[in-house]
Amino acid sequence: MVDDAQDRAAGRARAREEAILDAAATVFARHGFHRATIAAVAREGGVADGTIYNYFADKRDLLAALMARLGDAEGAKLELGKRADVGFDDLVRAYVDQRFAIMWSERDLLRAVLPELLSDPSLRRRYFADVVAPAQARGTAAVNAAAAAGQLRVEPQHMVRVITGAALGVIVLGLLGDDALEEDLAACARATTDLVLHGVAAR
Amino acid sequence: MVDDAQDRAAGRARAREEAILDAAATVFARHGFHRATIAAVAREGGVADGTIYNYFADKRDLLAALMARLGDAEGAKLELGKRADVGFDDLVRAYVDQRFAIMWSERDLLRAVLPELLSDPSLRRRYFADVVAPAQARGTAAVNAAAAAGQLRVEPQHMVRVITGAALGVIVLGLLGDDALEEDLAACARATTDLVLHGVAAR
Amino acid sequence: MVDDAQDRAAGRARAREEAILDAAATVFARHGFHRATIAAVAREGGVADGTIYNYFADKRDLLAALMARLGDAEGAKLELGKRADVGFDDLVRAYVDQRFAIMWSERDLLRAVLPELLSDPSLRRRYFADVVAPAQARGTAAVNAAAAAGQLRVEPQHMVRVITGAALGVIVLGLLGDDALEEDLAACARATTDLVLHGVAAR
Amino acid sequence: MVDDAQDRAAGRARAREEAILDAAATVFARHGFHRATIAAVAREGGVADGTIYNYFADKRDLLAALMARLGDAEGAKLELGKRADVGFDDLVRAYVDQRFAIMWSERDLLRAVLPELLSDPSLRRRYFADVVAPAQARGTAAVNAAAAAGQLRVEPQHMVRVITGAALGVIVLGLLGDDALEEDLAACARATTDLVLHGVAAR
DNA sequence: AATGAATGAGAATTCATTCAT
DNA sequence: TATGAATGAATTCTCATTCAT
Repeated sequence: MVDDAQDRAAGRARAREEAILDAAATVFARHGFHRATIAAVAREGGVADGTIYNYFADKRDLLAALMARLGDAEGAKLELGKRADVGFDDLVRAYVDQRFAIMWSERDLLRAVLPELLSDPSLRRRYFADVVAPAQARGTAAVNAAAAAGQLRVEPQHMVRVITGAALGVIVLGLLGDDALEEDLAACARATTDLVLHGVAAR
Repeated sequence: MVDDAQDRAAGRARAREEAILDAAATVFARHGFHRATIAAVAREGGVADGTIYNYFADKRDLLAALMARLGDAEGAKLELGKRADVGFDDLVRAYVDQRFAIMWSERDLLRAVLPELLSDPSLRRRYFADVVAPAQARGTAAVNAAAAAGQLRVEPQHMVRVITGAALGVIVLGLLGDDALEEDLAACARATTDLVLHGVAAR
Repeated sequence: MVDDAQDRAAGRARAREEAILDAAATVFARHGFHRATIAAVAREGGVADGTIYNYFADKRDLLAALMARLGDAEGAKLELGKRADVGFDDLVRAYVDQRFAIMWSERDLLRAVLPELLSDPSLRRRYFADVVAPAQARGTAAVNAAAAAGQLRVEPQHMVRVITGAALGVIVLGLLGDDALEEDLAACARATTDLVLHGVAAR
Repeated sequence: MVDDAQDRAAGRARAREEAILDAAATVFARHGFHRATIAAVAREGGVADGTIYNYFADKRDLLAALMARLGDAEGAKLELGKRADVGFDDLVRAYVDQRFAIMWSERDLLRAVLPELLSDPSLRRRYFADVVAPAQARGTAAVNAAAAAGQLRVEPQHMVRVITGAALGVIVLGLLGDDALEEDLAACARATTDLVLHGVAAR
């Protein structure tokens, strides 16, 4: 019974934490991290200003938690690497599609987090070490495994960098106002995959 | 004589404006736009706080001026479209190389400007309309012209988007902490060009 | 119990608002609105600078609140119009006495508010419409009622204007440094009433 | 010849000083002393900011000079006291008319100066000692002289205070937004004189 | 004597964070 | 634990004044 009560309390607490994070994502995305105020996050989340500090150390910690969320969301892409029976093309296609889907669905979060990642060195280092580097390592491994047979035109590391970069860059163009993403995300993803797989050269 | 004095004064003014902009680029890049203070820019630029307001309306105007600078710098890439004798491959190669060179050389500026571009809608619209859209239009025209003969796998617009995005994305990875850019920019550019031209498919 | 707590909180809030207003009246009167700083008001009121902004939108709002206070204080003069049995002389005498008493007791407030009223058009229009015009209208009505029988030398509107003006003007002389007001306010009021009632003509 | 040149230079200097003062009166009246900037005065007067400091010690000195101007303008009222053949009524009538005419014609100046007079103690003391007190003394003397024969209902000093105050007060009502002054100044002056001379009592 | 750019002290205002209830 | 008022450090921007030209 005591445990029950504790569980319920813990559950409520987790729900509240999520609510605050949702609110933070919304508000940060709306106005940018710095223009967003704790008061606005509190209002959006239906809690008092002070309550936020029961769950997060400070404003930056709120951002770090969002970053972690983004990292978790991206971690899902890993799945595909495990299936050994897919060809290289399928691998790339699946990877790019997933990147597009995830990043675009989380674009508000991305819009909130990316600017701080670019301008805060310590946050950047942490994010790169925790999220980007492992992802690239996994990608490199997958490329090595899948393409072991054939000969690659470029080093696996560069290849992963460019594929990742292409997806990221097209998404950033979307964040910058390129309406094509909004209008037909799938077409953009397909175009990216096509280029990545076969290049621009005329048929 | 009066003209002389005026010329000298105007020259001094222009030099000072440049000095302030340089300082702003440095300081904004170091700490991010919001964490950077006018006092820090003034110190860096060797002027008094108030002097900055003789040249720029407010802190945001300083950012807009930096944005314009970046736009001017990118305008230079246009050059290549004029030579009719180059093949499609050469065109792409030159374009990507230039993008890499320019964006990376201006990476401090980019690090200062991009975050605000992502989080300030009005700034974003202006930048997209003034810089990105025209560049993509020029790119599309160039692609159309150069590749009129052959058949393209993807629509020119998408092609330009992905090429532009790939370059931008790899640079952003660099801004996020990918040391490979720092270590060998040319190799990164070459890898990007290779992928863009021929795809990842094994030889 | 909850209500109790809320009541206490509301009471504390009202008390604090009053304290801030008192402090503002003191400080504004001492140095004038513009020379007065929010920091000085805060110090005088025993609160932090930021606290003032929990109660008032900005410095000007503080002034507007003082203006409203002054208007409320003056509203009290209305009392006399209600007694139908007083003669015209009694009415004027009571009116002038009240004006003197109120304005002089609130002279710090007046000294704080009047200058801004003179130099800020929007504040002026608001104050004239909210306080002065209604007061003059009530006065005109009272004059019309009380003096319906006899014939008036001057139009009621002008009469009210001059009576009001005379009281205001003598008070302003006091604000400008005329020590007579300080020394014997009642005598000044009496002299004003005498003149207003019977004129200067020798007996 | 040297003297000639010096004279011309001195004349030009005096003209410039006047131009600056005119500009200051205009600008101070428009926005109030504190909101007015030296830059605005300079622009209005067609001179450079720095030039103003060749003629006036600082911003406050500009105000003091305007105050002196106002004092000079009021000094003209003195004239009437010298004619021995006028009756008491004529004296009062002429005095009030002159006060009205002068103060209303200089109302912009008054609007600029009065607020500072009310809120700056040192300026206030100086103005009261230099302008108001002498004027009241002259008034008292004139009353004594003119009314020596008859018996006065009120002390001469109070009488002067109330007459002066009535004129000032009605003008201040005008500054506060009472349109009657704007519409028919003469009628307001007449009403004031009537009241001051004969009181409000019905005929 | 005139200019107007540079100066920097000063003030209003914001907002992350704390803490008494 | 939740609350939200109080806090005061930090920052932007203004503008009177100075001074080299």
